[in-house]
Amino acid sequence: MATKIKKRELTKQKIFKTALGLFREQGFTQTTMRDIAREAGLSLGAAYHYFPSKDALVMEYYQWIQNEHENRLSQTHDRDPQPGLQGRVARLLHTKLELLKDDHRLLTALFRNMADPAASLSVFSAETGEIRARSIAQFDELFSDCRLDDDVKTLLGRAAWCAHLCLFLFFIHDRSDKQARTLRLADEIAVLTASVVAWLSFPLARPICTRLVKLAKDLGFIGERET
Amino acid sequence: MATKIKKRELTKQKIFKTALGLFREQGFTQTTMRDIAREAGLSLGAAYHYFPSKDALVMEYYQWIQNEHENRLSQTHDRDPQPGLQGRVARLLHTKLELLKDDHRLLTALFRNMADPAASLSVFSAETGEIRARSIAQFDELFSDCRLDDDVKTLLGRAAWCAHLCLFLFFIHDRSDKQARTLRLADEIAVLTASVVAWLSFPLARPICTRLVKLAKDLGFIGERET
DNA sequence: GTCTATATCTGGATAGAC
DNA sequence: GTCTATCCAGATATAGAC
Repeated sequence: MATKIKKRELTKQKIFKTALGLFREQGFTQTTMRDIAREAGLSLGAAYHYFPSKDALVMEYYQWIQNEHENRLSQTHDRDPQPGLQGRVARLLHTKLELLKDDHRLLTALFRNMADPAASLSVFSAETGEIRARSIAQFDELFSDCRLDDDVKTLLGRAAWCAHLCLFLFFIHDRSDKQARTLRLADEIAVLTASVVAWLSFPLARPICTRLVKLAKDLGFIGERET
Repeated sequence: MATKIKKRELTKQKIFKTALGLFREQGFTQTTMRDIAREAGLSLGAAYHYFPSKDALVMEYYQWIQNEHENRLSQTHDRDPQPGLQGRVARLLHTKLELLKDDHRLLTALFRNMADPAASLSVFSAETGEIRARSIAQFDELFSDCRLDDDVKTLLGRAAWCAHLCLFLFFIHDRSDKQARTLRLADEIAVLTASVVAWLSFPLARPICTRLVKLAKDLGFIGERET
């Protein structure tokens, strides 16, 4: 009976991989569920049996990316345990960019629901809550050893996560050779992050910190709810 | 023959207004072209004759919003010609929020293409270039009398325009009473903008300015191309 | 439980007759 | 310029093979 579970998982993987390939080749909207089913050697019904919607494939992709990124990040972590804040930010962003470098069109499919509060496939939705939490946790960890209030750290984690969304929005539109511009932006974000932390660590910056934390709480940016 | 043009324009307006109403009532995706045609008293084909796609209706909306916002802004301008930078930013954002206050779902339809470089209906597309230029010009005007380099002003205009996109992304997800949170954020953006300009006006901030301008040019953020 | 085959529905978009 | 008929694709449903 272990083989049965295996088989199910195998078929599912097959559909998923086929879909990914087609999405990468010809884009998300251009690829039909019929294409995917045919290419995977299954009937349309079977494809829908495993993935109840086309969006479900993107959801799976989102999940897969997060897993893969966590793995890769921990691998590079072993090589250079403490490169300083700027280096850690750059590493986090670069590993993710490397992972997604051929997936402009898939990211487009993922980001298309960003502004739809009703969409389950949105980086802000309840359904993606667990993935989002893990992603934000990666950013939180960047600031874990900073000498700052917990609230400020939480805010920084969220802010950095948002910045990373913007980075990927930029990436999607970036047509420069080897995404040179996106890499440049990532590096600059790393520098900026380190600078901001340095500034906020000054005693003089206290009032600014409390003001920002207050704002973030009022907006629900940190605290009960996000977005 | 003037009446013919009139009639065409009238029918077009009729479809547009009907569509807007339905989009506001039941959302963009929930509203079908068949709904719109029926409600407007036309056949499906006729509706498509005037608007080649459902997106074209949103494009018309985008255009309409920009026109209306320019009008309203110039009206409030007459009442209080020079309220200072912070006040001007707040006014620009508030008038637009007021204009769009019932249009969460329409904005969702507009923003859904933001991450699709191939979509003509994207705030970054070539097709929306003219509207975008006019919108950015409104932000550029905010900084026209600041004592800063032209490049820095251009950058500030773009940055403020991007911030306003983020504001509207926040707005779309904002479920607080009367969008209190969005208004709070708008005010904070106004304060922040004024602070940033004040800081950048210090002679000490020169290196930062040149660095930021350099970055923006490298990214194509200002100069030949945007995004 | 896994899968095929097929029919059907819905809604965006198009073609062609009038 | 308007309508009907049609296509296409996402999604659902059903009946049955293994």
